[in-house]
Amino acid sequence: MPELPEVETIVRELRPRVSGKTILSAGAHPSAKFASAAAAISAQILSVQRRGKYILFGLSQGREMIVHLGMTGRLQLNPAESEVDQYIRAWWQLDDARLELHDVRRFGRVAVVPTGNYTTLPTLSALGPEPLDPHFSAGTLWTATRTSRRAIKTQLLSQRVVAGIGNIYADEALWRAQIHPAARRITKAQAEALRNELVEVVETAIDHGGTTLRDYRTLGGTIGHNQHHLQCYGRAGQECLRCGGTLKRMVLDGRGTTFCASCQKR
DNA sequence: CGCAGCGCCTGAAGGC
DNA sequence: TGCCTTCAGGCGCTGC
Repeated sequence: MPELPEVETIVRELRPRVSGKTILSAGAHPSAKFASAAAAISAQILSVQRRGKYILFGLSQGREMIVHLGMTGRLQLNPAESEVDQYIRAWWQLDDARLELHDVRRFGRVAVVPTGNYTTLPTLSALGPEPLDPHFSAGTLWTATRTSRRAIKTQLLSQRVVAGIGNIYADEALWRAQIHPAARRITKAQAEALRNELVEVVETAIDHGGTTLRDYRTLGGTIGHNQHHLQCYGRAGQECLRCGGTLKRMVLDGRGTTFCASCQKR
């Protein structure tokens, strides 16, 4: 599932390949989640940015195209004449290539909006700070979490406290910070540790080109390598690399969650 | 306004 | 072998 590091990896590859190109034609799956891809026809791509897990294409004519990859989405650039496979949910014809959104489970989404107008994308409009932004401090994290009584992991996944964190990196950061995923309040010291570990986990994953468990691929179709560096996610039943206990699995607010009951105390 | 609950999707994996 | 069930989960929407 593409989270911030995976989306960042894709955007870094995508930016030099499509910036300045004009969208000559486009098409999409009839679902409302993808149909607006065609609204980008005739626009020039001026910029490619990332916010959280959202890819933002700055377009000419005062428009902006937002692409979210959902669970199984991939962006790929193929030769203009190549065959379109059944899982391509949206495509944009550039002068020399075709940009495609491949998304088996259709959890992804495409929206074309007036630049900066995110009223139809509530999560994006309420998105928290980027973890790698200097403004994301222990203080802002503590302030953002202290008023809510939801589980800390649920708050991380909400995208409002910090942007771009999904199930993998939430489990990793909480394990590293030794905070129980179901904790309903954290101390200032824990907020400090959590901020530092979120930054560490995200930076490390970007360095490794993202985590490929099944679906994630870079723009060029290669896999990431961060799956070899995960210390908690997906390791339930195996030994805790810190205390030697056994990592446990629980379902927290509907999400599979791996943690160490011995060294992640509430 | 916050948030719990639900629906969206389909391939893979496990049970019988 | 093949059918059926369960599971994975980010986000938008609805309603309290």
